[in-house]
Amino acid sequence: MARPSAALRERLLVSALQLFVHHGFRGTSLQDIASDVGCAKASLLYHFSNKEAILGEVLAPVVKEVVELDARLSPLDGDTAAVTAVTGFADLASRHRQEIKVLFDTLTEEFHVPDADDEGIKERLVDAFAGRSKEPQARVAALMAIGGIFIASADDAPLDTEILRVTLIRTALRTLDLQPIRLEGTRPCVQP
Amino acid sequence: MARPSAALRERLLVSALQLFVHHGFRGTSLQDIASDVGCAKASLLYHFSNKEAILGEVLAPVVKEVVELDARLSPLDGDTAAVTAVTGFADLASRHRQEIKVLFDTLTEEFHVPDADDEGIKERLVDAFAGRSKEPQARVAALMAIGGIFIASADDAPLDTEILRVTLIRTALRTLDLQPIRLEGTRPCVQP
Amino acid sequence: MARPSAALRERLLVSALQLFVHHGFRGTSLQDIASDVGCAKASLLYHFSNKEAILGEVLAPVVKEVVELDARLSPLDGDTAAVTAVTGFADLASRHRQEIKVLFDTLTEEFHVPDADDEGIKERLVDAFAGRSKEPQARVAALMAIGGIFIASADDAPLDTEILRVTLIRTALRTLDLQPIRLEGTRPCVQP
Amino acid sequence: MARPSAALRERLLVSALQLFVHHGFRGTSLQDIASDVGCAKASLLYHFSNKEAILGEVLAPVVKEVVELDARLSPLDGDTAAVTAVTGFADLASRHRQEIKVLFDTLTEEFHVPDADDEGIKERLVDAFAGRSKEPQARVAALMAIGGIFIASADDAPLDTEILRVTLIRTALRTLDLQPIRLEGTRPCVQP
DNA sequence: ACCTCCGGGACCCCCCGTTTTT
DNA sequence: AAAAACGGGGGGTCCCGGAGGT
Repeated sequence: MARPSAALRERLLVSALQLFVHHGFRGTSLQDIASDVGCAKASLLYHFSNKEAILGEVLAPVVKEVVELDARLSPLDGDTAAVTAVTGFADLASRHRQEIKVLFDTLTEEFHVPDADDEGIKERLVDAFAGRSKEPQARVAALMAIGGIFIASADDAPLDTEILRVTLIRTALRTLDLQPIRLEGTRPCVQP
Repeated sequence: MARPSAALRERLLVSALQLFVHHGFRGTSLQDIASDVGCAKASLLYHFSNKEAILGEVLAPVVKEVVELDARLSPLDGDTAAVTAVTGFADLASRHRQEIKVLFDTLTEEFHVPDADDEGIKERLVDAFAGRSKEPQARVAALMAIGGIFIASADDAPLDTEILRVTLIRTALRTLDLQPIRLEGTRPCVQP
Repeated sequence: MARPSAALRERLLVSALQLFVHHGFRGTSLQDIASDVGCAKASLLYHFSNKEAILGEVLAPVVKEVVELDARLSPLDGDTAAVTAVTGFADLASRHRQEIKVLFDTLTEEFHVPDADDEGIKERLVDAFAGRSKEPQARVAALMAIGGIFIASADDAPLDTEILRVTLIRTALRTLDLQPIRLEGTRPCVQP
Repeated sequence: MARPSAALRERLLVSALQLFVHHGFRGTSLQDIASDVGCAKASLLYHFSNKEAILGEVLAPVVKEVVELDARLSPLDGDTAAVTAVTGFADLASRHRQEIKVLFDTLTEEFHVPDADDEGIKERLVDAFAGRSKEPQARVAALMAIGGIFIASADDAPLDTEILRVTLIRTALRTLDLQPIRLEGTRPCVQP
C-alpha cells in the first residue's frame, strides 16, 4: 500500500526505534512494526533477516560511536581518561537519547548487539571512568556516573541537547570528584 | 518432585526473582519458573493468579519501602529533602540489589506494579532529590543521582552491602553538589 | 468442544495417521490434525511436544516390530535368514499398511524416527533378505523384495489382511529365488 | 553472480533435481534452488511459472517415456504384455534413477504431474504387469514387481546401469512367475 | 529476452498465559 | 494441587507477483 514507498527500509527503522523506545524490544512484535509503517510483516523480513537484525541496525550508530570512544580511551590514563570518557560519553548519549533507552532493556537479553558489547567494552568503559583505579569505591562511582548519564539521557523530558550535554558532563565530573573543566572545545571529533 | 513441598510458594518467589534478574520479566515464562522449582505450571497459577501477581509479590518489599520513603520525604524541603532521599534510597537499594534490577526492565512495560510507581511517585522522588528545585539542571542531576544508585546497585559485582551503601551515599551527594554528611546514624528506621 | 473427550490423545494419533497417509507428513499441518479431531492446536501440543513427536508415536508400533525383527534376524544366516526376514516383514507390513505408507514419504525427510532407522537397521534388513550374500545382484533382489512388500502394502486397494500376507510372502520368496515354504505356522511370535 | 550464465535454466533444473532427490519436493524451497545455483529467487520464477512447473520439467523425460511405454503396452495381452512392461519399465527406471526417486515422494502430493499420472496410467501399468489378470494375487504381484523396480532403482548404491537393468528384469520376471527371457535385444526403442 | 528489487498474503510450528475440570 | 484444554499471537518461511533495469 505504502504510497510514496520511498525507502521502506528507513521508515521501518524509524518505526522500530520508536516502538522499541515505548514498548521495549520484547514488547514490540514484528507485526507491530509492520502495521506502524503500513506494510506486510513479510516485507519487513525481506529487509531484515530477523528481529535481532533490526535491533542491530537501530543501535548501529550508537554502537559505532561507543566503539570509537573505546578506541580513543585506550591510550589514556588517570584523570585524562576519566574526563575524556565523561565528555565523550555524555556527548554521545545526549545525541542518541532514544537509542540509549533501547540499549537499556536490551541489556537483560541474552544476545549481544553485533560487533559490540562483547563483554569487554563495558568493563573498559568503567575502567576509564574510574581513571584506571582498581578500588571498589572508584568502580562504584564510575558505574554511577555512567548510569547517571544513561538514565538522564533516556528520560523523556524535553530538553535542549546542548544544555543536556553540558549538564551531564558537569554533573558526572562531580560524581567522579573531578575538577570542572572548560567546556568549550570539549566536543569530540564529530561532524558539526 | 521435591518432596518437602512445604513452602512451594516461597520457592516459587525465589526462583522467579532469580529468573527475572537474569532473563528479564518478559524473558521469563511461567514454564521457566515452574520447571526451575520442579512443579507444574498449573500449580504456579494456583498460588498466584497471574504473571503480574508474581512480579508484584517479588517487588513488594522494595515497593513498600519506597512508598514509606516517599511518605517520609513529603514534609521535607531543600537540602534536607535531598539528603534524606539520598540516604534512604541508597540504603534501600543496597539491601535489595536484585529486586532493583528487576524493577529496571519492568519500567518499560506497560503495566504498573500494584499500588506503587503510579507515575506520581517517581516524579516526587526526583523532586526530592532535586531539593524541590524546578531548574532543569537540578532535575537532570537528580535523575543522574537516582540512576547512578540504581545502576551501581544492580551491577553484578560482589560487594559488601555496607561499603556499597556508604559509597552510594557519598557519591550521590557529590553528584547533587551537597556537602558530605556524617554517615553514622544515617540508617533509617529499619529492622536491624 | 470435544464432548466425550475420553482419550483425546488417542483420537489425535488416529487422525494424525489418517492425515499423514493421505497428505503426507509435510502436507499435514498441526492445524489440520487439531481441526480434524475438533480441538485447539494448543491442546494438541499439550499432548505431544512437537510435530515430530506425533510422527514418532504414530510410527512407534511398526518401528518396535521392525526392531524386534532385526533382533530375531541377527543370529540367522543364509536362506534361513532370508525366509525369516520375508515372513516377518510381510507379516508386519500387512498388519500396518497405513503406517508403512507414512514411513515412506518420511524417508526423504532429514530427521530420523527415534531409536530406529538409524542407518544401520535398513542395511541389516537388506543383508538378511539377501541371505547374507554380498553380490550386487543379490542386494538388488533383496531391495526389490523389500520394496515390493512396501509398495504392495501401502497400496490403497482393499484386501484381506491374511490373503495379502500370504501373497506377499509367496511372491517375495519368488523374487529372491527361494523355494516356497509351508505357510501354516509361519506367523511369527505375535499376539493371536 | 555466475557470469557465464549461458543456460541458467538448465542449471536450475539440474540443481532442482539434485535437491529434490535429497530433500524431497516439499523439503526443497525455491530459495534453496536459487541459492544452489547462485541466482535470485525471482530469476527462478522468471523461467518457471511456479514450483510445480519445475517439478514438471524435471520429470518430463521420464513421464514422456512412461507415456510411450503405456502406448506400446495397450495392444498387448497376457505374458507378452507383462514381459514387455517389465523390460520397458526396467530399462526406463535404470536410466533415470534420480527422477524415479523424485517421482516417489511426489506420489503423496495432491497435484498431478502434468499430462501424466492422471490416475489412469498407473492402473494400466499394473494391469499390464499383471498380464491383464484380474485376480487380486496377480495384482499384488504386479505391484510388487513395479515397486521392486522403483525401490531398487531409487537406491543410492552405485551400480552399473546395464547390470542394474538386467538384474531388474530377471528379478521382476521371477516376481511375476514368468520364464526368463533372452535379454539380448530386449532393449526397447530408444534413441541410440 | 533475461534478470533482479521489492513487496505481500497465507500459514506453519511453537509457546504463552489462562480457564476449566478432576 | 495437578491435568487437560484453549484462544491468541510470536517469529519466521513459503511461494508468488508486479515494476522496473540491462
